[in-house]
Amino acid sequence: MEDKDRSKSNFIRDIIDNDLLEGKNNGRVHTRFPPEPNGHLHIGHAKAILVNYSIAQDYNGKFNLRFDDTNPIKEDEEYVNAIINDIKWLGANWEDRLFYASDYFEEMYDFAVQLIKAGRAFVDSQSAEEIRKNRGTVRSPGVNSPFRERSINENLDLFGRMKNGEFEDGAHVLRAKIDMSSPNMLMRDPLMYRIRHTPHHRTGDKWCIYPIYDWAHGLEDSLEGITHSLCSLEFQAHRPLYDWFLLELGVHKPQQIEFARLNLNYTVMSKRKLLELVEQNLVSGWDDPRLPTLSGLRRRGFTPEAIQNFINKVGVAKAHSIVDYALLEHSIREVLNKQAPRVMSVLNPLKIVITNYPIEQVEEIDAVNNPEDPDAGTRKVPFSKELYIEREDFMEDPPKKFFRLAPGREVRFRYAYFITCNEVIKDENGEILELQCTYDPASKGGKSPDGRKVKATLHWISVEHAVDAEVRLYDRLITVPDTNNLEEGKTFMDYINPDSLKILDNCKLEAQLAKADPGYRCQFERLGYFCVDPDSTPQKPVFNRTVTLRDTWARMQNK
RNA sequence: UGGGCCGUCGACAAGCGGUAAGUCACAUGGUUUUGGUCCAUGCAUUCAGGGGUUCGAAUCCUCUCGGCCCAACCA
Repeated sequence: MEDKDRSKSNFIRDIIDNDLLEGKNNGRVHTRFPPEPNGHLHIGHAKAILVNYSIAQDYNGKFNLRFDDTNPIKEDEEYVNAIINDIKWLGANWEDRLFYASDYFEEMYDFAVQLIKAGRAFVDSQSAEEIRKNRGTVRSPGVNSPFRERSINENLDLFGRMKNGEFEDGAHVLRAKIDMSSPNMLMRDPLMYRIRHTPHHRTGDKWCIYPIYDWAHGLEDSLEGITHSLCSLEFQAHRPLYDWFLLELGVHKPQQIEFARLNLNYTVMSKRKLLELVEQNLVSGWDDPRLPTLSGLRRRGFTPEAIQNFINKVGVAKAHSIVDYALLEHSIREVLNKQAPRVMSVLNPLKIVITNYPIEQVEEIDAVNNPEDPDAGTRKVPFSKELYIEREDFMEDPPKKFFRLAPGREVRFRYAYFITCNEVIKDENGEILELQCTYDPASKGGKSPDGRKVKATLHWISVEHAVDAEVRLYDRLITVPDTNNLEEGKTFMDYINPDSLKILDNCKLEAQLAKADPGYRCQFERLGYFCVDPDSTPQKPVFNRTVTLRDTWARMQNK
C-alpha cells in the first residue's frame, strides 16, 4: 500500500487518496459507467469503463453499470443488450448492480415537486425558440421567462398535468430557477423536464414527461451512493449545476471529476461518423473488424486483456490527446506473442517442386507450437515433394539485402531441410508458375551437419495436405491521422482508405485449422496474428488478420 | 471577446519547490531455425513564451501566445 504503483498514478487517484485520508464517504469508493443505450460501444468507451472499474477495484470499492435512458426517442433495447455484452467481454464486473435511470423516474418526479415547493423550479410555457432566444449568448445575459414568477401552486398544478398527459409535446417544460445572467450558460434556468409522448423501451407509455440529463444524472449518481462520478471533459461546465441540484435537494452529493476522452489516430470515434460508415455500407456493420467498436475489435481478434493493457498505457489526464494507433497494435502483439500458437500458413502461394525428393513420400516433421511457451508442445507437420511458399519469399533478381529464396540460393525451410532453387518455370507471359528445387537430405530438421549457414528461414506447407481458406487483411480505415483537423471543405469521408480491406481467397493453411472455432487466435509464422471469423465454416475457413508482426524488412523497403 | 479547462520528447504520460520516470515510435548493436520475440544502448541541459519570487522553479506569482468546451425541449 505504501509502495504505490507509479504507473497508475493519475490526478483522479490523487483526489481519491486525499478523500480517503480525510475520511470522506466513510472510506467508500463507488464508481459507475452510465451509457445511453443509443449506440454501440467503442474503444473510447472502454477507457471510461476501465477507468471507473479499475479505480473501484483498486480501492476495494464498487462499480455500477447504469443505462442513462432518459430520452426514449433515441434509445432502444437492442443497444442495451449489445452494451451489456461488450462490457462483459471487456471484463468489467458490475456484479448485481445493473441499473436504469428509468428505474428512478418516480423518485425524480417527487424530487422535482420538492424543488417546485421550495420555489426553485417553475413551469415555463415559452416555445423552444423563445427559450433559446431568451437564454442570451455567451457574452450577453439572458432574460427571465415571463412565466418565471408563477405561483408555487400553479407550478404544481401545471407540472402534475404535464405528467398526466394533458399537454402536447413542447407545450411546457419544467425549469430550475437559478440565474438568467450567469456567465455559465448551463445555469440560466436549465430545463429539467420536457413533454414527450413517446413510448419508452422500459416504461412503455407510463410516462410522457422525461427528465433531462442535468437533472437526471446527478440524482442517479446520488441515489446509487456513487462517491466519484468520473466523466469526460465536456461535462466540466455542467459540474456547478450537478452540484446545485443535489445541494438544493439536500441529498448525497457525489464528486464529479472529468478526464480527457480517448482519441486514436487514423480512425474515427464519434457516434455520428461511425453511424455514417455503417449506414453507407462502407463497412459491413458495427462489428466490422476495421472499426474501433468493441465488437469490431473483438471480431478483429483483440483480447480484453490487450485492451485493458492499452488503456493502462494510455493513462488518465485532462489534456486533449490523440493516441498513436501503434500503441494499440503493440498491446495486442504483446498478449498474442505469449499466448498464440504458431502455425505455418501461406497467404499468397508459389508452388515448389523438390526434384530429388521421392514421389509420394510424406514425412511428419516436428514443429514447435509456441517458442514463448514450452508447455505448448510440438505438432507434426507433413512435408512432401510439392510445397507452397510465400510468393514474396522468392525473387528472381534479388536486391542487396534480400535474404530469401532466389535462383541458385539455399535457404532453410523451417523445421525441415535446406532447399536450393535451381530453376524457375514460367508461363508464356513470363509469370512464375513454379520453382524447381533440390533438398539436402543431410539437413533434416533444418541443421546442416557441415555447419553451412543460410540467411533465411521460410515457412512452407505441403500442397497435398494444405486446406484452402479465405484470409481478410485489414489496414487503417482513414488515411489521415486526425479527422477533426482537416483541410477546408473536406470531411472524413474524403479520406476513407480504399484499401482498408483486402480479401485473399487462395490461402493455404495447416489442415487442423479448418476445424478451429470462430474466435480462435494463432500466429501465422512470419506473417502476423490471425483469428477465425464468425463467417468461417469447416468447408470454407475464414481468417482475419488481427495485426502483422513487426516487420523490419518491410520498413527497410519503404525507405 | 463572458465563463470553464488545458499546453512536459514524434505520440501518450509521471512529476505536486531540491535539480526531467515510464511506455509506444524511432535508431544502432547482440542473440535467434519467425527479418518475430528477447537483450543492450541511444533518443527533452529542458517543461508553449516572457517577466518575477526563491539559495534553488516544469512545479509558486504574473503577463503573453496557442488549443478545447459551453448559447439541444441530446447525453
